Amino acid sequence: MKVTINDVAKLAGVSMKTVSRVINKEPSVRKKTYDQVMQAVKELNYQPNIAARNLAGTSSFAIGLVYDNPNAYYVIDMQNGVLSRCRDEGYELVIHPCESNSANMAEEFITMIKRSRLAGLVLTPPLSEQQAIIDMLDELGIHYVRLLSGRAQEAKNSANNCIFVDDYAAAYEITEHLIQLGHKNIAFVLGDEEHKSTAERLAGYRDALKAHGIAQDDSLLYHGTYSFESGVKGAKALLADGNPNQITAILGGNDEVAAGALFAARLMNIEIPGQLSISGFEDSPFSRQTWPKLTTAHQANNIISEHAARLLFSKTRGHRKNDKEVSHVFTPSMVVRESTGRVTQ
Amino acid sequence: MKVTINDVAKLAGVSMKTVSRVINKEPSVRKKTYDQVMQAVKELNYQPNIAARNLAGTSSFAIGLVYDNPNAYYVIDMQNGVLSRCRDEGYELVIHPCESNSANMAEEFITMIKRSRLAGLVLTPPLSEQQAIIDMLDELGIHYVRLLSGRAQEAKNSANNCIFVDDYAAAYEITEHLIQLGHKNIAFVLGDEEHKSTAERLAGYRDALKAHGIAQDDSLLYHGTYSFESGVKGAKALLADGNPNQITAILGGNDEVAAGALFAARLMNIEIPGQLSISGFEDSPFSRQTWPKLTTAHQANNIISEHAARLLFSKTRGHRKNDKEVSHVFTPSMVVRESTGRVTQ
DNA sequence: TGCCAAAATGACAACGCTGTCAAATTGCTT
DNA sequence: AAGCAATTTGACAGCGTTGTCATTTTGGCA
Repeated sequence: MKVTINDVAKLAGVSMKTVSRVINKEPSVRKKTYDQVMQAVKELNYQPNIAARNLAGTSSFAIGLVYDNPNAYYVIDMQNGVLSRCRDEGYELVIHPCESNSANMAEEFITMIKRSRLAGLVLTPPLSEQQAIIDMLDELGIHYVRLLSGRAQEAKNSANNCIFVDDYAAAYEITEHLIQLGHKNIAFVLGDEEHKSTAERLAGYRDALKAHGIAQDDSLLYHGTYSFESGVKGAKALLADGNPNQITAILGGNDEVAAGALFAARLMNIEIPGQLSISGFEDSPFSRQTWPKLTTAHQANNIISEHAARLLFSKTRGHRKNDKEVSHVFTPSMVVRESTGRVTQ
Repeated sequence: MKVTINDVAKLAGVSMKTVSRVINKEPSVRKKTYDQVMQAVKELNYQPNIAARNLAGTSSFAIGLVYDNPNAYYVIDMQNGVLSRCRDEGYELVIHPCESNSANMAEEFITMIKRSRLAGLVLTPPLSEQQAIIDMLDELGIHYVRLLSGRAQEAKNSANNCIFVDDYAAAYEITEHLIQLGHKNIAFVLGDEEHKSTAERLAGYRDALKAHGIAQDDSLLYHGTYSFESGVKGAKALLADGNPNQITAILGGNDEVAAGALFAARLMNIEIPGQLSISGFEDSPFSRQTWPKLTTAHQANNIISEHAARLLFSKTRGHRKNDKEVSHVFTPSMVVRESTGRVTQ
């Protein structure tokens, strides 16, 4: 019933250890031997026992995905991306949702890592951006890959364990798009302050305005969070009657925020995009489930997370050095839909 | 650095095996001994090595969560519920998204189970409803708990490994709510045919109509899927000019569908709830992010899934029989929001 | 052909825990 | 106080793999 490494060894006419070498892709196995073993593996449909590998080896065959994010779409994409690589590599995925500001977070975190003796961690924002966590992991000597908001330049200088999403470029592009549609009073409902993406998107927005000679006005900024509700609140505040600016466009911190802003605009009987253009970020399903559909910046989270997992695995044993996986920058690309239009005077 | 069961044993002045008994809550340990051991465990902050336990024991310390569901909110809730129990029990959670109709699904499925030697499985719809899968698991002697759409009566007759959600009752209640608001031509955009929830919700709807002496009309049914897009399509079809019925209310198969229907109504310049009432199911965040917010039936998926995990663990070793966990029926409760209103003639 | 370093393979002891079964201890009962 | 069953504890052998180190085989070169 249960096929062990010994059965394979016997059938292939080699020692247990040689089979181990083959399945772990270690060097120093003759081609002929390799084939024999693989043949036997297939014949017996051998599945290495994860528990035994974990116990005997120096690190386990599992990685962790750590997140503190209320956005279900985001989390699922992350999971699926990482999971697909895990399957290919024969690793397990341990998901670890947590609350980054809870008192015993660090403690739970460590417990989890130690218990599972994880081979590595994929960290998503905002945890990937907390220096305390990074320091802790470094100290413990734990492999990890960070998903971060950042630009190409940063990537070059960074340690080789980061995956960047260039939110700056995305914001720049979207802002420019709005400017080219004739918008001048472009408001921005920002996401959580502690997310680096918020600062990056704001910077992109500002630089685009500057590049086109449009003066900045901080009263056009609303400091909120990455939530639908915040989008509603932000838009209401910005569009309130008393506001002296003639806002003709709103950037939402992400699609949820943008959807919220759109919602608020509708409550105020404002036509989209006739009277007001709205744009989001991320191209989550949200952006396709509003009416009109949102202009946004496409960000393939499943691919990004898969890449992160790939990078993490490249730091693990059993991987040739010629798999030269390095830090990488993903740049979201703008998707123009129906929520943005030419400004009408 | 690494604390093993031997360290604890030494400190507590007992044998390794006794420590094992304590941490596994096995009977036959004197109170005094138990306390000594627990004291040592705390003192050393001992974390049992999962891999070793898995290897030595008869089953592993991990359970699987199997799903084939595009609804991110649903999946996340399920995960979190199961995960919270896993943490309490010291188990790991292996998530297993899959495509129920893919050719090699069963194969992958088995591979996963065997590799991880899972202690059990939590199955969500629609997989939990596929007899072929149930048979396979029974044959392999694998523990599992099913999440199903069903009613109290069914629960009594069922094997003791099912958690039911009474979609029938929910649909009945919502339909009655609409009837009481004066609606007579109530349309229904149904979800995927292969989901039992679809049949259950339809039955509840039908029985409510019957109970109130309202004739049924199959032209008021739209057979779709559990997606936003389907809701859009369905509502468009139902509300098309050519339709002779004066539909005043639409039931969405779930909140996504309802949101889609709402979207479609908006495109057709139909006022909600003035001209048309719309209701969903599940009370997902969706239902709070439309305008107006959706009337729906609250279904606490995280609690439901936690209960499922609890039931599964009760079938696992190390659990007293007096933890009398049995099949359970959850009945969603209606949440009236702004998308349903009195019919205006 | 013979020699030697390099490459390939194997023997065997961990890894940290649980299951089995035997031994020691307890607490009744007489 | 002795005897006995029930309870509690412990010794020890795996579980299926990998890491270490010893051994064998290979292939190149004199």
